[in-house]
Amino acid sequence: MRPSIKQVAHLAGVSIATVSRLLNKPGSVSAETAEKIHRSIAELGFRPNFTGRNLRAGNSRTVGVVVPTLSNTVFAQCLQGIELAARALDYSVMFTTTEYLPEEESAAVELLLGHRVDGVILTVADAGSNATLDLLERERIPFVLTYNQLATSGPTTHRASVSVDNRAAACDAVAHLIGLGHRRIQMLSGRFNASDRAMQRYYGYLDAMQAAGLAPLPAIEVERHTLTAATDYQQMMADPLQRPTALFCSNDLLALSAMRDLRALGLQVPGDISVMGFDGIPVGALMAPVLASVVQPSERIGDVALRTLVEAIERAVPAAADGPSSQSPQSAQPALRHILPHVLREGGSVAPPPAAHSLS
Amino acid sequence: MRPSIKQVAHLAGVSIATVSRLLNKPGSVSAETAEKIHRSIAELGFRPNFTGRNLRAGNSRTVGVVVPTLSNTVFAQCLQGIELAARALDYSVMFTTTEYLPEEESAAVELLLGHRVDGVILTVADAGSNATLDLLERERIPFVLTYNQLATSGPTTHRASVSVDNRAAACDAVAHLIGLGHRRIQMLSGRFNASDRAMQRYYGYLDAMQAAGLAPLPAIEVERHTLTAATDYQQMMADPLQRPTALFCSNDLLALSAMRDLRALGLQVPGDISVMGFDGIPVGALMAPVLASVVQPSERIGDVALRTLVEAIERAVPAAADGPSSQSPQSAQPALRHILPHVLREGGSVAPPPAAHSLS
DNA sequence: ATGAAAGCGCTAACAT
DNA sequence: ATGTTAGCGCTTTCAT
Repeated sequence: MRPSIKQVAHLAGVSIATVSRLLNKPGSVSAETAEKIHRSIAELGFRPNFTGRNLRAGNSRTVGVVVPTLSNTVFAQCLQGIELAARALDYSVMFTTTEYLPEEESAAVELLLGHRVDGVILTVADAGSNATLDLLERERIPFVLTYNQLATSGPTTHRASVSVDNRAAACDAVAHLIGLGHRRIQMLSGRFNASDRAMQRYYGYLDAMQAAGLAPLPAIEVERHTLTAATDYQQMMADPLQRPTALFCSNDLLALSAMRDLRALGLQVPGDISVMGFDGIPVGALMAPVLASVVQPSERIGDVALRTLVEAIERAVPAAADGPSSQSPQSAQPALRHILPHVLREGGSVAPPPAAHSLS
Repeated sequence: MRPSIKQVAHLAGVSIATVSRLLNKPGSVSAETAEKIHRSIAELGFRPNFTGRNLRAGNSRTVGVVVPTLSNTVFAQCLQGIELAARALDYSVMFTTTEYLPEEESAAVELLLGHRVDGVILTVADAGSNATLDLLERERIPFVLTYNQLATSGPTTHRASVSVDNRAAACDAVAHLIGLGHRRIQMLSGRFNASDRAMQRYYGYLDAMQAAGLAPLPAIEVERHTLTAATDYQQMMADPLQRPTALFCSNDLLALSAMRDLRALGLQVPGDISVMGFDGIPVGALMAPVLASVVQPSERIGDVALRTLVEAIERAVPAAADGPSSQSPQSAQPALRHILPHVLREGGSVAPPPAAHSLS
């Protein structure tokens, strides 16, 4: 076994309490005792065991993170933002993936709760009605949603989320296409039941179309990265009369896949058809043409989520030395539903519709 | 406080030992007692506390992961592979980032060791001489390197690593360019002191050039994603006579940035200059032209690394019920230096050199 | 099959 | 300023 506080105490000829004190508030130990202890620590290569500390303290200074996948850059960036902020605040990160399977969400959270994480950051398939979130709430574990955007009203307004305004952002994107002269705009989306964001973005599409007096089309839902399997998509693209002049995709990976498939069909982007994405993944800006997209600040989403979570955690366990004149034991809840600004990235993948269409 | 094994025992009218037994080997508890306990567990919503278990058992069934960044898809995919495999083997993952700063490596590992992870998977700046790895070894914590490729001989051959053969892979890539008729090939690389892989890939470049009797050029080292700052690069590209006909980049993000910059300079890829990457990030295959690259199986690297690590962990703490006739207490070390196969992805970013050059 | 009790490493009263 | 001690949740002898 590795050296414990006990061996250190023994070697330094003091009690374990003194060693513990030195580790926690060094001020309360005399200089020469501290000196002796430090030497023993160095000699033994002692490293405090968080497990012991956590068991005793009842908290772990660890947060759990649950995301659908790391294959999508968006979540990787978010996790990056979480980790950076966590390190700055002296928290550790334990993380899991769900592969977009709702049933994995609860298993993932169960595991994290077993480790006694102090809080959880997650992106779920559907935040609207979600047994996992209910569990977290019942167990009084602070949690913050990322990308999931909670409703403004309803029974869950007290929950925390960090996202862009998906509906408004999608509306902006589609309005941009309309402004360019597009009339026939098709939305391509990931499965709605795996992503409530996708649904919100479709509503944004509807908003923009209706505001312009255009006839919205039903969204085409596709499995991720496999457009070729969507036969309605294939048919639509094959017929020049039926074909939309612009595609609005619910995420950038989908947009990129769509562009690849369009090329395979012999179609030019944006010459024959424009493509707009959503997410604003960094590589999109390196390509030619640049992928037009709605840029979400993914790393910031992670950063804000972590800070919000830590705030909630430390509010739940009020800081010890708070003085008797502490203002309010149940201080007012800070803002919970964080809506971060999105930016429309214009890019060469979008242009006015081909002449034949703009005349019609 | 959350319900503990104690409350469960009390409610079920048994001792805590019996509850513990039911949780660990259910066979040793009578059916009716089990029934009672299960009811109590359900009623209280009891969930075993890993902290207590870990403290007692001296292991955590948790592995630590240290990667430079998650902004590079390569590491995100690797982490994805690690997490998947970990979940399959019932391990949890705690992870940290170093931002490519060698000094962060030791801090990250210190933190993980504080949490008493059972082992560590890491990608370091330089695996050749690395204080953090020495520490891990001194503390007898199993670890596996990813992407870092250990030397075949030397003082560290007993260490474990999972990677492609960087030098051979780079050589293949450059040989491919040479086969296409390129003579003047420039390597663009991330900082060697932040990535020993980059250095190994440069050696591969040298191998290929020398094998073809061509004059190798010194590599141009650039900060990640900011080619514009490299003045020697700018100068070289501006002069049509000095300009190479092909660029070999030590990673795909660099290759993509380079292509963007070349476009800004008015150069065509591959018309004026070919660009070859390294990593084989998935988006590279979605672009037009497709980014030619050396594909590393990043997710598999993570998968293999985790399985190798777990093997080492469970070898260190030999399984309890092993029987007295256990073959060898110190069984022979399995293969440690995993070299996974790479694949050369041909793509439109690479073509024969422009006519003027191929004549020379 | 079950219980009693010790102890993993640590912190926080409570003494002194 | 320092020591003594109880106990966080759990597993595991050792009895019964």
